[in-house]
Amino acid sequence: MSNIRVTSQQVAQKAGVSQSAVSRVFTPGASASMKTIEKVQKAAAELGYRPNSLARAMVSGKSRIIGLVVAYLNNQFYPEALENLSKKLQERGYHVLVFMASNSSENIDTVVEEILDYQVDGIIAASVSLSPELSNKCRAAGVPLVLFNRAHDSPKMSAVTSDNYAGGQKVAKYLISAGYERISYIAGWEEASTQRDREAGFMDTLNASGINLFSRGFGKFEMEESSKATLEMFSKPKELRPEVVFVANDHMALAVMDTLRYELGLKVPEDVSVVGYDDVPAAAWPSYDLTTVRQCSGQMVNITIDILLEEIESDTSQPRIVKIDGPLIIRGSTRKVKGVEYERI
Amino acid sequence: MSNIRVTSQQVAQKAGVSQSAVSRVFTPGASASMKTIEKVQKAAAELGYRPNSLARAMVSGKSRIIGLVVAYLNNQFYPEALENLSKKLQERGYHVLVFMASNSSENIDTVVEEILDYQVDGIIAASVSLSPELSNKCRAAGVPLVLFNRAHDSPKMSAVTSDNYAGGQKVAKYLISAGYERISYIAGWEEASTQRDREAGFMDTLNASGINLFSRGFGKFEMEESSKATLEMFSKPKELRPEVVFVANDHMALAVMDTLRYELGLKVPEDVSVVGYDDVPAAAWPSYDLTTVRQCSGQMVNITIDILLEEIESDTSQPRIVKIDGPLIIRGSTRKVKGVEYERI
DNA sequence: ATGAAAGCGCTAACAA
DNA sequence: TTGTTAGCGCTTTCAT
Repeated sequence: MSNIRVTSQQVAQKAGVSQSAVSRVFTPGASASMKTIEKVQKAAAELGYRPNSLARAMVSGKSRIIGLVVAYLNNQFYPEALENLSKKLQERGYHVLVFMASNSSENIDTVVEEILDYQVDGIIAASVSLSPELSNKCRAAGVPLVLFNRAHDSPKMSAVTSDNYAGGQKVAKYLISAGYERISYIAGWEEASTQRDREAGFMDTLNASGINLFSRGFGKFEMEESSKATLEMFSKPKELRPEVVFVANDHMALAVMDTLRYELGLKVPEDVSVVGYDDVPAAAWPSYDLTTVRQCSGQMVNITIDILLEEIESDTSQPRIVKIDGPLIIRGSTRKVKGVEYERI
Repeated sequence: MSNIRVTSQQVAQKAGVSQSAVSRVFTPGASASMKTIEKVQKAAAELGYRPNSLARAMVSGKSRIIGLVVAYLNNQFYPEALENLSKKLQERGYHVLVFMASNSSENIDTVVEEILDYQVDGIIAASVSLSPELSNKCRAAGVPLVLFNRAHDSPKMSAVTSDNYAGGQKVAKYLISAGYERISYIAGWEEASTQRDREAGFMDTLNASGINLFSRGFGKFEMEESSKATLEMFSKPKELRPEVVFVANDHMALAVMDTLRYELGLKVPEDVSVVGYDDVPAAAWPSYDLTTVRQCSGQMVNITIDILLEEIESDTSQPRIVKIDGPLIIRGSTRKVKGVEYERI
């Protein structure tokens, strides 16, 4: 029966071969005769031997561990991405070491240092912004880094996002063509590139049509804050309230809808319309039926992994900035428009 | 400036001390003179040195990595737990290596083997059942294992759950005292201990009061399935429909409510009441306002970590089975009952 | 308190 | 194809 921590040495002894022969049998791409392979596999099976990943990592310099930094797991977008990320990396022989980070920069600093200590082969930073120094540190350590769902200025670092600017534009165009007039916006955390880009696309398109934003609230990507922002935005006579609110992400938009309906007694979309961003699972739940811009999470994850593994496995690859287009999903939280055709799914 | 992968050797050289001196400075509980400490720290800072966790793990036999096996990240209960687990382990100097598992046993087998390969110090299995052989394997490897949110028969393995049986009882008592008569149940995945225990507590209490279950549906812990089960359960004349449905977890209960309201046009709680289990964040959202039994996620996580780290750090600790009591949270998805006092929060 | 030396379990270069 | 050997970067005796 298997004992605690069987080593290749013990297998070698039992199989009557050298320790390196055992190593070869378990190393993909190494060569050994059929006879050796059989002997070793038999001995290994009897002993319950499996190679020690850490020892392998030490000598090969490849840990097959990917460090994942993530901040908000309460926003449904992230668990879904994490699940996907982890599954797909597993399929490719990697595993995910998770690091929860707040968005305070000192915290992130610590966290990235810790990640590096584990000799990870690569890092995925989801929904957190890294300072240039930090990303330099990763590069200095030879550890590729991909930003997931956050863009940045430097072209030295790979990043995968949805096309947030275009997404914001789509929402604006739709609202304009649907004939909305009093159009408001509830912002996410102001430092986030997603927040900025969505708003920029939205505003630019609005302004190009000569429309001014009716009002703007601060949601900070949190439900509580968005709820407050909503109350404030609607604590006015009817004609001073917006007809439609574009909310920087679905997570907040759900809270906005609940606040409108259950605290303000308004009907969506009859009294006021709501648009979100992300297309998280809950956006499709009948209670919300939220019009939103889809971030193709699966696709974003695939590309993130492709970029990261390419950077890990080849040394000549350049950083890539990828923006993935996502469709506007029109659902019941906004008015129907006749004669206008939008992307639908 | 920092270079790629600085070693203790290089620091030693720069500081003019031996490599072991450097090691001592970075090893908690080792001793060195003030002078050495200063020299080493200075050199280390200049070089940007940090100890290699993997090398440390190899020689010390402690990786400070905890393997986490998890299956359903779409059920809001788990992301919350994962976030907590990860944060708190980080605070105690551990990190989480994530393994996504389907509930197919072959998959779990593979996954646990892989975990063991990483020389993890301990394993937390969340929402997955491990075969006795598998848990034996972990014990043989000297790796402590704690089941999170799953119970089991063997007393050789630690497990932390809410008191699901008592929770089921609470729901039954409440429904009885509220005067409900046609009481139905929608089950989760039948193999899961949570499903079984909740139902057992519920049924035992119902039966003790001479009440028979009105009907039973199969939700498998999935929204889609629960929705189907609901349609089936209500595809009957009014008097053959239940007055209240107890659903084995909130995740399904949300889908049940949506189906009742938006596919069947029924009002909750006027036409039919719904009770869930877990108290996930969405249960408290005004759209659902779901009566449910709270699983104190934070507390469950704390205890899980305590048990696991104790088993890791002391060799004499015994497996512990902990059931944490959770209150019934009465919200708007069920009728109000006068004169009956329940735990509330 | 400190340095030298022995490994942790493995892969890879080198001989044979 | 195989065994021998030299490390990967570190902690931990063991002398001094």
